[in-house]
Amino acid sequence: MTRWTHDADLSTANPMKAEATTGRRPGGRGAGLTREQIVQAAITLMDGEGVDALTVRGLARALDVESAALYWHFASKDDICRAVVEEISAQIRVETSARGTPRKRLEQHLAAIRAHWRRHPSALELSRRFPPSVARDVARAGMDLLVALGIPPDDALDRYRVLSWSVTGFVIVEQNLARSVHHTPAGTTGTRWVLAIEGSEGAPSEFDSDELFHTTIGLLLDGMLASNS
Amino acid sequence: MTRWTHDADLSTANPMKAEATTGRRPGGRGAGLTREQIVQAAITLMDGEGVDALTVRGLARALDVESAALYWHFASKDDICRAVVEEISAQIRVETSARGTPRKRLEQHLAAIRAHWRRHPSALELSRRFPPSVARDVARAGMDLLVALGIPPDDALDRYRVLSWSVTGFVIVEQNLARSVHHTPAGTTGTRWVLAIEGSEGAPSEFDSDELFHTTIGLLLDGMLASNS
DNA sequence: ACCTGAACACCGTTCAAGT
DNA sequence: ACCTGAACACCGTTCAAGT
Repeated sequence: MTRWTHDADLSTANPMKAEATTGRRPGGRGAGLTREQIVQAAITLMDGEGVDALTVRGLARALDVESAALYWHFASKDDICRAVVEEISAQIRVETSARGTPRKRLEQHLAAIRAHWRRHPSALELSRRFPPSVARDVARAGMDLLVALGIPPDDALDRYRVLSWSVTGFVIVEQNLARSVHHTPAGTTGTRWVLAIEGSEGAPSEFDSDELFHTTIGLLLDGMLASNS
Repeated sequence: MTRWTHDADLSTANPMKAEATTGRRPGGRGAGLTREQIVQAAITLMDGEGVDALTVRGLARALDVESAALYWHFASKDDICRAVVEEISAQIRVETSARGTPRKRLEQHLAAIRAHWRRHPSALELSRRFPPSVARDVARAGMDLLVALGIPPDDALDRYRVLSWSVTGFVIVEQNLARSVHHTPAGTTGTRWVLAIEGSEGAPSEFDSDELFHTTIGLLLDGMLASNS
């Protein structure tokens, strides 16, 4: 509802030197808040109680300050959310083992990205409203693997974009499953689902999202290699 | 925050016979609201002013009733949203021309699904929290095309699931682009984007989401045909 | 410079009371 | 059966005032 311009308001916030200027110890009341503390508290709150629990008032309570205090460090709640998503997405690590075929390593690379977002479902939810910037080193690593696979370097960026979008989209759809009235979880892995059929005919179909992910990526890579030869 | 059980509360709402019992004309004050009217008003409000404008109070104002009145017809705002998404997703039409190769027709089928959600961005946004049921006839048509393409009937469901997830995920990621600080629209088609690069090196990369969609689907189908031969 | 206290304009939801 | 009026417990945000 209230619209604010990104850059302008950000510059009003002074991030770093709270502790140096106030000289109060962190953690207590009047503790010299920092942006980092606020983001960290937001993540803990969000991971613990879900994204709906991430309110300005609740966050302030967790930090033992008044809610208005947060507005000195951040321009708005949206600004906080953006920082949270940026922080989580910066934590993506895709160290793939140097051994194995390029294809296997690329599959691991993409699986690692999916796994990261599955570990942070609340951040994934926030990422819809506040899309993060792609970590550059992650993209670089993925493109290198594509080249190692035999993709012409000029096509690598385009191909990686396809893969990246597919993974992101997949994880989002996968997360939505938990909210779906038509899907119910099955088994203990957290990846098996049964799809309720409303009509009378046909058995309820069951599937595993792990397998679905694997075949999706497999088909894309097969397609890339087929059209490349 | 308030959790309610789906089936139980739905049954308390009496959908149809408002007009018959009250005998008042629709449209004016005390107009014998129906669920359909409420859903329709919600869609118009949402399409016109965005999903954030879809509030219980605003919806009531548009219908010229008090907000509490809506709670006789629906159990909660979530319940309204679910009905809205269900309605929009039921409107998907994928009449593909009978002419053309199976592959071309399948591509049109999937493109039609993407186009439908692009026409209803607010509903797409809602669909994340309230995933709709897949229209059965749409899935049937798609699977038939896969069989016509040469996919064994036993694999058709699984393959179509891959395609369906990919399209849904793609459209969601595509929609997020508009909110991204790192992407800015280019051109007049609404599908061209330039990706801002924060470092100094490298030219800003540009791409067209139409093309990206086409190659993604193309690669998946190539992969299916390659692994099938 | 950094934070409090109090206010403002909103939310979704409930419920007695009307007709 | 269907809707109003008023209340309740929340939101995000602003701003003078404190230190």
